[in-house]
Amino acid sequence: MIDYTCPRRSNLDRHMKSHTDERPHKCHLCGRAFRTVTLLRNHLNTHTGTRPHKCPDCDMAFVTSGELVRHRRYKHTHEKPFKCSMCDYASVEVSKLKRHIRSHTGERPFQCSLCSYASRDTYKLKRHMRTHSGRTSPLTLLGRFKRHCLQVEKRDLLGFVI
DNA sequence: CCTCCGTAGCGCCCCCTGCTGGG
DNA sequence: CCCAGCAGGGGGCGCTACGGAGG
Repeated sequence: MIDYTCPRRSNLDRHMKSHTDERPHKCHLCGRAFRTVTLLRNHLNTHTGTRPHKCPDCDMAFVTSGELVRHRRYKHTHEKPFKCSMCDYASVEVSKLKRHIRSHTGERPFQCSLCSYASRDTYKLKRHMRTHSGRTSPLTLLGRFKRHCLQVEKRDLLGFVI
């Protein structure tokens, strides 16, 4: 149990609601319900495609201000606030740093239910599961084809030089 | 009280790369 | 030797949840 304190009664009232299942703000398009009108508005924007937060440096736009800040760090400011204490790696998002740290610790929290394989991140496990279903995704195949073309190109180029 | 903003967190997907085993 | 399959490391975005604080 984490103690929550705040300077305002109104914020405490709001916080107390987070302990209930109360979600009075319902989306009329999909039926999903939210605690606050702001969350509902953001959600509705994902239905309508409304993206109020425009990037000043490119054509991208986002539903929330936080997404815009993150985008600008990735693409424009290159600010990486989360530094690895064991190497020079730094990242825009703390979740990426956590994923990176697992490559130092060797931790593999995501266990395959069908074999002994365990992954350091959720998506790698999901990708691995395709090997059990016998399905290779079209995107993987596209990647293979691109690499194949590059290999052929490189080979032809070397052949030409030699 | 309403609302905006910043932050945290989980998820999804992609790219590039190295390794490996079979043809 | 070549190539396809697979896993590792990392970049980027989608979306929800929550708390601080200004109006």
